[in-house]
Amino acid sequence: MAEDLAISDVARVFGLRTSAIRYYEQIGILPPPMRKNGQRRYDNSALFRLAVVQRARETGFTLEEIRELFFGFPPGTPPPKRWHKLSQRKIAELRDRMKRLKLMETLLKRVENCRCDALDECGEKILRYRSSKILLQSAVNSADSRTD
Amino acid sequence: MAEDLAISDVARVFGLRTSAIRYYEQIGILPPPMRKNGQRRYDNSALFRLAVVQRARETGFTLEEIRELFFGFPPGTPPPKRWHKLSQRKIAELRDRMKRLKLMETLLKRVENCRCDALDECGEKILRYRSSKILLQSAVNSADSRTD
DNA sequence: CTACGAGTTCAAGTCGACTTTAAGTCAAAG
DNA sequence: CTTTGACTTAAAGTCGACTTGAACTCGTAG
Repeated sequence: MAEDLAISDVARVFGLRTSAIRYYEQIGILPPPMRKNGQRRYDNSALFRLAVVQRARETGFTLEEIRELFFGFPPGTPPPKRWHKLSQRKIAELRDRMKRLKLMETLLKRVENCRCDALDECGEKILRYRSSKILLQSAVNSADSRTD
Repeated sequence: MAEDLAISDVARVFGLRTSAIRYYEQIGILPPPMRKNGQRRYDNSALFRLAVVQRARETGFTLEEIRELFFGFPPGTPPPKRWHKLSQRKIAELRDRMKRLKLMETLLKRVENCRCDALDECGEKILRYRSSKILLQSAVNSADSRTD
């Protein structure tokens, strides 16, 4: 059976640069592997851990959150509880981001059918900014009360 | 009517820091305003321009893209054409990002109902990584052909 | 006159996730 | 023995969008 992959093999297998793997070790989300002649050798457990890290990254967790997953709970906290807690937060976050993206898309679609002449006017008209009118008015008022 | 807002007024009105406004000027997306005693004074056209910049930011354009909008086309290119071109790209980008977010959400929802014991096993099981098995196997093979 | 607050400049710092660079080590191949 | 190629380290660089800091100038109030 397989043992002891070199860092370049691990990198190839996971589609990472070797520098990324060393970086993960450096920030503590990968345990320091054993060495042969001073070079890192990775066994299956390390690959397993790395697979989890990578999957978590793809799923939207930051490296900081991944570290939190591993070390941010009282020892003995069951894994599902850990994953659960972080997922809760992350799902809420994703919902927010999706809302924003949808709003952006709506605005962008308006841009597709415009006929304006001036660049700023075009942008203003298309992206129709109700509140900006209010703001501009407040700018105006604020300036009125200035004396120079 | 209103003229000549100081930079702090503009900042307040748009919810920006003064440093951000200077920065926009520095990178060329806001034209240098006139000065009074060496201090910037903004007229309505500047506010208008800033409103457009800010709205474009909210809509997902980067500052680089906003600059492209203003200066990246042959002079005389009609605004709708400019906005249109950038919007096309951006909409495609947004679609991609939404897809990714949806995938993340799906994966995260799986996490919510887990009962695993080991942290890595839990992650692996939940985030069920079909391809990682293939990859691990390839890792194994690659290691088998090593001799140390 | 002095202090104050708000403005000015330019350079450097921040954040996250890495990458790049420089300088050095090591084992196998020629 | 020398070269080659892959590894090692620590430190610095990258990207975008700003922010922060240090040092300076203004006009106004007391």
